[in-house]
Amino acid sequence: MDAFFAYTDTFAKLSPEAKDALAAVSKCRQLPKGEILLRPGAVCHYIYFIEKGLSRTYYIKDGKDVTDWLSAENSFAVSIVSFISRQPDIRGIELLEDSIVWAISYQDLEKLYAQYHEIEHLGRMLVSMGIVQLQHRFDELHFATAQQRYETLITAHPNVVNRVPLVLIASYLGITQETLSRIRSAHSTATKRK
Amino acid sequence: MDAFFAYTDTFAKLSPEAKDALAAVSKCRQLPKGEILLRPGAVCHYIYFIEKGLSRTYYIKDGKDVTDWLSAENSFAVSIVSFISRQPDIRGIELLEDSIVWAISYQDLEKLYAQYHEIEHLGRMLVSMGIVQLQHRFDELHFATAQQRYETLITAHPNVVNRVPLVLIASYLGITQETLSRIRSAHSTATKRK
DNA sequence: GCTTTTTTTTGACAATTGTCAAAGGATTGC
DNA sequence: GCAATCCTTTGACAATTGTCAAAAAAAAGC
Repeated sequence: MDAFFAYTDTFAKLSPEAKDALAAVSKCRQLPKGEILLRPGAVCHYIYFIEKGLSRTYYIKDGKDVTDWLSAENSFAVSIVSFISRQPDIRGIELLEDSIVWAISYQDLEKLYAQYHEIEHLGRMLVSMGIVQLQHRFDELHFATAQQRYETLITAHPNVVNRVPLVLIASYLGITQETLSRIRSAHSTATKRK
Repeated sequence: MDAFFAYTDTFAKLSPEAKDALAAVSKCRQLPKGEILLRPGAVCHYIYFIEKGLSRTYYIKDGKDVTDWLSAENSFAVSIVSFISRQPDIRGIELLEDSIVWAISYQDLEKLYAQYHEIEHLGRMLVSMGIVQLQHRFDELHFATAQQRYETLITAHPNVVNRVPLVLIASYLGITQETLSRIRSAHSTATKRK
């Protein structure tokens, strides 16, 4: 759990007791690429902290695979709407690389929230970080061209882009793989020219 | 504060003491249409609960006015990224109707969060609701056509659509007012035909 | 190393949406 | 009631992005 607490310490430090309580309900799992963390259509009962590796949250819309979110090291993978609302959701989660993840169940987390004010505080901070991230992602989609979105992404997360097939990046950006391919070729000639 | 607590009670009931503490830091303001609740470029120090009326959160992107969010009765108006991160943001908030709002400052809220576990719980629930709403809005933008987005909106919030100039609805949906106008005329002939 | 599969690129064309300009309508303020 | 302002619609055309089909390139499996 070192990586987990190193991360959470940056915005909410916990007492040793609270850390112990959290550690006690966290299960570490080492899983291969391709593993399904959440089946599409199911209720999301776990939140996963990615210590090593990479996952994607996705869903099928009109027969097409849409990548909704990518989670690399030191971030969380969860179907957030399902996890919060306790309702099934079309979103699924799968691993794109061999990974080491920490899983915490909704029920265990709720118990800890009720029991430890400081863990509830951590939870509030985590959701708050989440909403800030989602808002940034939303803003990009709202009124930026496909090219602007791609450039923002490679600037902000170059490592993730290079670890993931472009088809997934395309749907993450809300465009087709063909359009992304064209943006990239235009972009690379523009870069070379300099 | 009756409307406020009637709303929050639906997902987090507070003790009388906690309600009193919250009420003590909440300021009620009756303000006219056009009033600026938050200046663009400033840090958002207040979260507003709309008891009556309507507000919009907006920003200027490439010289164009973009409506980011609409808040009607029994919902919150806030520049969420700025409020959480304590950084200035391009977003501003203005009233679209004469309104009655309750304002709570960030500092007061933080104090109450630290003081009352149950208010921190309420805060976590509020952000959680917020992230669910934002995710739904995001999903629509991600892979739906302009027409699908418009139809979802009039189905989900017909009252808001009718109270707001279409220019604002258009940018809320991520399209131009001309496109929205065309969608509407196509839509109304389609509806009449039935 | 070679085959198979997956991923990425390219081409031709279609659909959607945006841009610019102008004209109607509706509302507001006096 | 009328002028001024704001809001909405319409038209012509351009730009962006999507769709379908196929080829090229890269990666994976044996």
